[in-house]
Amino acid sequence: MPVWFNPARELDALLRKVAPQVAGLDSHFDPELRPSDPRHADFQANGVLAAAKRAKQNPRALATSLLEAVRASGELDETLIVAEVAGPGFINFKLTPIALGAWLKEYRDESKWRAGAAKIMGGKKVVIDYPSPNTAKQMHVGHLRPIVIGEAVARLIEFCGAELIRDNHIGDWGTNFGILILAIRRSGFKLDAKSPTALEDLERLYKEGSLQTKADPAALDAARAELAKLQTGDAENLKLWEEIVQVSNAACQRIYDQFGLKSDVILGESFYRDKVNQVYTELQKCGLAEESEGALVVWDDEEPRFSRHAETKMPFIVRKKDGSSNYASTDLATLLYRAEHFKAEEIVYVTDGRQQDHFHQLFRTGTRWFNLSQRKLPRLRHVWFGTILGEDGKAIKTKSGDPVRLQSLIDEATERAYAAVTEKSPEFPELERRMIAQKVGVAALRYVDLASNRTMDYSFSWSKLLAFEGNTAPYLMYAAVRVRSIFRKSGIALGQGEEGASDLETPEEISLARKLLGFTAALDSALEDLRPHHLCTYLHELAAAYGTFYAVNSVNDPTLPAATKARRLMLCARTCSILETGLRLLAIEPVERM
RNA sequence: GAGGGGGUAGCUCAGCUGGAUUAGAGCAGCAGCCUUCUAAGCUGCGGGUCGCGGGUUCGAGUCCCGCCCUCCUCACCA
Repeated sequence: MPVWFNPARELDALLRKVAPQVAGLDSHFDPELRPSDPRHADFQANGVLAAAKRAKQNPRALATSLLEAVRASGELDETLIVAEVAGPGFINFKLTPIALGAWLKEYRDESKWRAGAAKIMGGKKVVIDYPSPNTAKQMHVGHLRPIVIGEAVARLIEFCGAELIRDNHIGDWGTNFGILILAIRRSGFKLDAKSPTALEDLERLYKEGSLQTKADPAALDAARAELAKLQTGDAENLKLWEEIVQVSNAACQRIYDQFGLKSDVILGESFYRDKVNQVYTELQKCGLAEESEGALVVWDDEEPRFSRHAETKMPFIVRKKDGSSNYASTDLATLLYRAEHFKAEEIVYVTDGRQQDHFHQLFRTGTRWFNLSQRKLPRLRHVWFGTILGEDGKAIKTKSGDPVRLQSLIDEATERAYAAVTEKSPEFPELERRMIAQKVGVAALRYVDLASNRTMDYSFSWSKLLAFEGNTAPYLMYAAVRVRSIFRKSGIALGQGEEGASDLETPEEISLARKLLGFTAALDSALEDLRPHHLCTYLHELAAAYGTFYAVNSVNDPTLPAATKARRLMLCARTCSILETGLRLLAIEPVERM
């Protein structure tokens, strides 16, 4: 019997296969196979309870018959998987230590897991849109989430075998630029892209301009007019715009470098400036778009909220009344470009949750447009995330005063990590301590953001983002480092020394092995809704199981029988590989020692 | 008003398509554990009427209905 990569899937198939042979069950029987509380079993089938009710049979008796049919099929090797009827009518399946050991021997490295996961996306062409910042000012904590979540989601998709294009769709063609240009005009400021303070200058000017437009509707109109001029090709505004974009992009790039973020293409809104006209004409030709109060809008009468009859009108405005484009225009043009130029079969947008209405409208309009023009629509997914709140419970960007800059956050994290590594390992060379600190610091920030469900809001807090203990990135990295240390001490390479490993014995060995087998399930759930926190939860549990094992089961004890040492080395090697693979999927770079 | 988040331990959060007489982590608190593989760690203790009220059924934090609280969005910002 081959070693099942995914025992739950195989058991599910087996139960479905034999079900028709049992009186009261048929080919539609769903075993409802679930992972179990480890105190009971590894997996359990709950489906008999529902089936027994439908067939008006005693659930325990039915479960017993089903189990007998499974045994009669001869396809369940009970030296590997022990099955029994339990409770009101569950069927429990427990992997024996022999089975756990066999799995660990068979599925030993990343290439095996990757091969298994690759079937999920199977070479599908996917475009992912992140982090797509839209302001010409310094990045602050509010910019953390699209970077961190976007990168993790991208890596998960890639791991599953997609052909992925990372597109940084920067917001460089909107009213924020009108505001900036106006502010620069009014202040008479001479922008110099090469000046070291260029970014700070822009930031200050934007803030001034923004205050003005909020206080004075006329100023907002003036800003819009500057944008309209820019969009119609005004040479002066275009020159100014180029300089602003240059300064802004350079600043963003410095942050991206520290987060290890690389885009395949950077096609911002401005890239589509000559592609929006096609959107206007096509939408009108299809009869989707019409004039309303001077703007070009799309009504969606199928959806009450976006219907022309809605109480609160919420049309999808694709062209403003002054003729300028907005994000609806450029997003539609972008959708078309990604479908035609990149042949995208799926597009993933990673943005703030406050844009959900926009994406609903975009997706619905896009669907109608593509249908009417006989185009094939890619699968569209909006991976949205909650807001980082300030201490006042309000979104960080609306907070009065300056939000914490992303760079100061990185610096502080790195500094604290440096202090920690210097305290714990003063013997490491200075340079190495600096490198470790950089990795650990950024990892800690990332992990906090990834560890909770992305749809949740959370409040900014230095102590939370810079924690190095408990369920944090340093804890996971530390677990991997302790494994590596064992191999270093015993002078063998990771993955070596496993020959002649005996069957798992101690409770700590067994529960660690069970956790290791849970990796694929964790990947599945993280991928399903593109929620990286499932992977974080799993990695933390794995590291904790290793911690328990590590404290009680020594590996390099010279009195240990060779076969025992071999099996423990195997557990260590698998733990290290899965931890490091998992961390890399979160874009956290593991270290050798810390 | 419409749509969408959220309400689970003092705090921050898990809890996947309902499942097993004790609802889980981490932090904070208390008590232990380093002459032996990195103590950024391990072990133990205390701590919860899962917002409220009904309902569905063998079984509900999870599903349905009603209500309360809170955050976000709602015509030319992105």
